[in-house]
Amino acid sequence: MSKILDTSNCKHCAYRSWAFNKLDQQALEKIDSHKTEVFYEKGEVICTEGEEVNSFLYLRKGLVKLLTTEKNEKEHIISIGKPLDFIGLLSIFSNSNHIYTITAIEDSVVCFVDLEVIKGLMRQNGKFALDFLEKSSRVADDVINTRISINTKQLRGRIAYILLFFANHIYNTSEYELPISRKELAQLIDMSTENVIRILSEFRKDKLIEIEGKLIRILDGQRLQRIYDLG
Amino acid sequence: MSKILDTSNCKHCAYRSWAFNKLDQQALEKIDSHKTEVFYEKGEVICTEGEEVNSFLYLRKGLVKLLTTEKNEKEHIISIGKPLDFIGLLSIFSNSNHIYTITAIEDSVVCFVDLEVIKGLMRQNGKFALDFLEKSSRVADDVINTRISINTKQLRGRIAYILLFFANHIYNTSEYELPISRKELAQLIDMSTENVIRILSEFRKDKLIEIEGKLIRILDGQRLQRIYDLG
DNA sequence: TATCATAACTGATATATATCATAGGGAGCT
DNA sequence: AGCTCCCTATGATATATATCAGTTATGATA
Repeated sequence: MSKILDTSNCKHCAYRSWAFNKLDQQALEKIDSHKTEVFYEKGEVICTEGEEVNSFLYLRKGLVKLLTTEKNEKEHIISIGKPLDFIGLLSIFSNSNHIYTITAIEDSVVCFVDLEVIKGLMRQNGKFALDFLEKSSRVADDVINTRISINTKQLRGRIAYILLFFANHIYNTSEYELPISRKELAQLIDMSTENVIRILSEFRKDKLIEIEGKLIRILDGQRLQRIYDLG
Repeated sequence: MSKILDTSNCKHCAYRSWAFNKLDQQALEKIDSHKTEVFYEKGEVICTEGEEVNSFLYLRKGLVKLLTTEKNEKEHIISIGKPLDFIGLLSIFSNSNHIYTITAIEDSVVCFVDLEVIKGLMRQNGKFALDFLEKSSRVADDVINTRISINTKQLRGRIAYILLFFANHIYNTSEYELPISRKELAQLIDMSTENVIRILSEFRKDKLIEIEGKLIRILDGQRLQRIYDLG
């Protein structure tokens, strides 16, 4: 079950020195007094598509997925959020309701800061606002570029991409526990579950990776990269 | 050929009252004195992938395409920019070099404002910065959502989407001149040129549209919408 | 006007990918 | 223990889409 955490340790939060480095002591204290830190177990929903947005939220620990449900009922995973990511993406500034559902795919800690407080600080402090704009732009660009490069590649290239993504951007190691099922992988890189499984098996037979359930061990990252590059 | 225009008519620019409505007279004059307005003929390149970013740019008249060239040499169109769009997208804030090439697909007028001037105004004026963040967030969201919904649909749905896109979002009429070739349509909605042509022909045979070269006349928008919705 | 290049188009075929069918394995539940 | 559900897995088949080949328009240029 999710539970609200004691927030007395905010002063040493890495996020603070990253995203809030343009704020003075007084502003930081204001944020501290308008925030809540919540622990979520793997699988729990953090916020739901359609819900009113009233917090700015960032991930302190764990891993989350952003997903959307199209009219045709199929779930699509937009992106994976990692610690220090501003997981609501930009939509919380343009939209009064969440356009994505966010779910913990590992035990996670999320900070909720009152959105009006953040906006108020931005209005007062243009440097903070600009700094935030620059940082969040990078996130938005990443999502766009990732979508394009996934969709212009065929299945082997997509699987190569996602394996390297977890190795290089999430876990920083060539051996890791996949945080999501094969079905979710499929939703993330736009392919059928069966083909995700099939191509993982091919890669195993080709000695590119080893698989033990959710455990992935990358044996030949360079060749994987080449498969991705070639499409 | 492109040519620099006289900019004496800035005071009545629609963009100004849209994007710059949080700025005072002095700030507006500063922008005026650091901007250049340039006319581009259809087909001319406005900025190139890799080039250094030193301007904030918005479209006053015409229509442009944003494209990127993947490693595999294929061009992909990211989005179509229309008047009042902030055509550099967010990347100009996160990246010191352009990540897209922008080309006029109709005779166009583009305003270049010194980016440092804009950033300076944002630092001074948090309300302006936040307002801009909210507006540009919407653009980024649109691009992301469009990419996802295109890629989760099959060919007929994609063609239906793009036909309705030009009708509803660009020209606001059910009869219009397509500003791009079939090949460019294909690059925009991720399919082969032949299939773009084929499905346009199917739609013509099905009495959904009429086609005369680049002229499109939508006969049954509701049915097109249904084709899009169903995928 | 003739010529060339490129775009639009169509049919036939190959390929990529999804879907269907089936089965074993593991987790949670009674 | 047995049951049920979902995940993983694999093969066979159907379908969607791209590619290849060839034809007809269209527009630019000399």
